[in-house]
Amino acid sequence: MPDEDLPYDLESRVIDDHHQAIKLWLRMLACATRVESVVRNRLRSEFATTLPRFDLLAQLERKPAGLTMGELSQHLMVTGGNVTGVTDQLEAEGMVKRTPHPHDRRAFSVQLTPAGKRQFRRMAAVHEQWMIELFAGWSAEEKSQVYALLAGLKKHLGGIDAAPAKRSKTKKEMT
Amino acid sequence: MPDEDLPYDLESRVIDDHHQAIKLWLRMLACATRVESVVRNRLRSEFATTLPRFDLLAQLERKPAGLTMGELSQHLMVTGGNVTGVTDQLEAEGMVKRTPHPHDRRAFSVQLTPAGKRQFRRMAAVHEQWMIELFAGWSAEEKSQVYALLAGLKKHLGGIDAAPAKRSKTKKEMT
DNA sequence: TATTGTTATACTCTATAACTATA
DNA sequence: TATAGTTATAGAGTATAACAATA
Repeated sequence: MPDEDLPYDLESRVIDDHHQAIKLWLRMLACATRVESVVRNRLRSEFATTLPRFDLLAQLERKPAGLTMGELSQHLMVTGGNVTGVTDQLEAEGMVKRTPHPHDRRAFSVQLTPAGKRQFRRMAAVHEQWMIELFAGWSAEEKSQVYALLAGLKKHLGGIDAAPAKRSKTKKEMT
Repeated sequence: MPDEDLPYDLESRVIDDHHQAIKLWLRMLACATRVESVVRNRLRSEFATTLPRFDLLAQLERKPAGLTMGELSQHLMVTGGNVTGVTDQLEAEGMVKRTPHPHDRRAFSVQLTPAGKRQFRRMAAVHEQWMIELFAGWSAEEKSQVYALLAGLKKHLGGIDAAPAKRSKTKKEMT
């Protein structure tokens, strides 16, 4: 329900004397959550699937040779238990299959089935149209501009620890 | 654990022939999820609280006269049941209080307690430092630039329905 | 012993729907 | 009858930890 309209939104959580960075973040978050929420809703209503499942398929589509559960865990940035669950669902739907790993009998190579590949490509095409629609608020030039700016932010964020930076623990201290 | 490093990340889910909008979205999502995850982790480890609780306090801080549960629900863009739960927690912690609404005996006016106000201000000050740290990848000018660009995107997104736009339902049809 | 993957469990976040008490 | 708030339930999404099989 709070999805249908945005009379108020996350950005309204600004405090009175707000710093530039906070304002920027709240606006960015409002946009990102809105886009993500639209995508989740549409994946559910149009394709009866979820974002994690879609993401896992996208990973496999790029690697026809398949990926192990551990590799999927790394790429998707979630823990192994989750990958098992999502893979179970997709396997039950006939979208992916676990095949024995050639060199390691503990591991699997997870691959798209032909049906899974077809279905993913259908979804990816529609997904791309959604993206075009959602970002139509920006011209091609503006999109490039933000894309370039985000590269810098992303690089910076990569160097930030989830723990506060007060006296940042060095890797050596973390033994 | 996948929080600690980003060797791979959401952006790696790009498909081979990717449109500009998709690339942009994946990069934006990677940044937004990273920032949000850092904030959630730090709120938990530093203040033993969560983002929804922090957001609710932020709403109340701006309205010393208090807000009803329904108003909180609108501002926070979540359903009523959630607001009840979060408010229950904060009330148990002594951060907020429900007082009878002057004109409607069904409703409450939720307000910060003095202790809640002090604690929130402490958290807000630290939160602002986190934002400054996280967005230090951009100069003040770049921040302004993105902030302005996001205004346009946000406005555009406000007009987009969560349901696919194929043949967009008009409000009249939604009777 | 270390690693791959699974299982079991739990917690956060959110939505829906039935319910109550007022209005 | 409609509205404010609560309760109960469900499901997505994620993490942790104990475990089995294999390396």
